[in-house]
Amino acid sequence: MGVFHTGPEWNAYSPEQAAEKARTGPPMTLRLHDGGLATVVGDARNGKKSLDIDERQKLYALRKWQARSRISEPSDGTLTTGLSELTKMAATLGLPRAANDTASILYRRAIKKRLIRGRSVTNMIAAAIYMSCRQCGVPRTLDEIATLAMVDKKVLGRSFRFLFHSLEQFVPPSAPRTYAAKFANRLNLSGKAEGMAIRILEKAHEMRLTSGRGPAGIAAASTYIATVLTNERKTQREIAEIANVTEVTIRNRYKELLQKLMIEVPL
DNA sequence: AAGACGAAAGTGGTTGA
DNA sequence: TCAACAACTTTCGTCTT
Repeated sequence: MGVFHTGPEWNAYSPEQAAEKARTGPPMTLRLHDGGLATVVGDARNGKKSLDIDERQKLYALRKWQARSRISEPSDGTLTTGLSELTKMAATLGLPRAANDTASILYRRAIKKRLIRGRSVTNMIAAAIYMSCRQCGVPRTLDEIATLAMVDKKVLGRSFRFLFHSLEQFVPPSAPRTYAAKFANRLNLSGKAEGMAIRILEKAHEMRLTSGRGPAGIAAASTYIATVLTNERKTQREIAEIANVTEVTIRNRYKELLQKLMIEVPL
């Protein structure tokens, strides 16, 4: 089965990294509400030292007309403020460009379909961002986004599901391996340990051990196993903290994985 | 003393009659 | 609309290192 990798070729596991890795600068197309398509009419001095009054007035009128036309349709105002709020939110979440752009597209489509009527703009934006993260394989949980965007988790979940159903959009469930990579990074594990955690996850996936389980829990468990096997031991508590699951959950997944995958751990 | 283990009861969300 | 259900949490007592 082909899974499209629509995300960036790099991953950001923290806001700082995203800032480092993101290639910024023009063209900013999707983030400007008119896609940067509008021709900007310069001011009246434009090259020449002076223009006669007639030309000046023509240019002035043109500029005025154009300024108005850029924010013309009634829905366009919410689009503009929405997109700038979206970009702000994406920045505090440390999202890579691709995720930001994808979220913009989703938000635009939501507006076109009149889905934001009577709903909280902030919430719909957060939902679009969450959706885009899953689409781009960026490891951000619903909780993380809810916390950082300062919206209620329950409402965000509802908004997301609403978007998910309304825009008929293919959104893969978030893959545990992206979380494993994130955890390994935050725990300063070696590449060897990280690779091992990911291999464990792939094995687990083959054996259908992952469906129905929270991705973060499984990823945390395989990360824990990897630290034991490579002698880079971290406590369950440390990992639990980073993964935002409890030690008990790690233990439960860990027990299953050891048993089903027949991994031997040193005593 | 700190970490790992696991039983038992509780929480919030999904599902299906 | 409600009850059953699964995943996960909280709490806490007991082993292990």
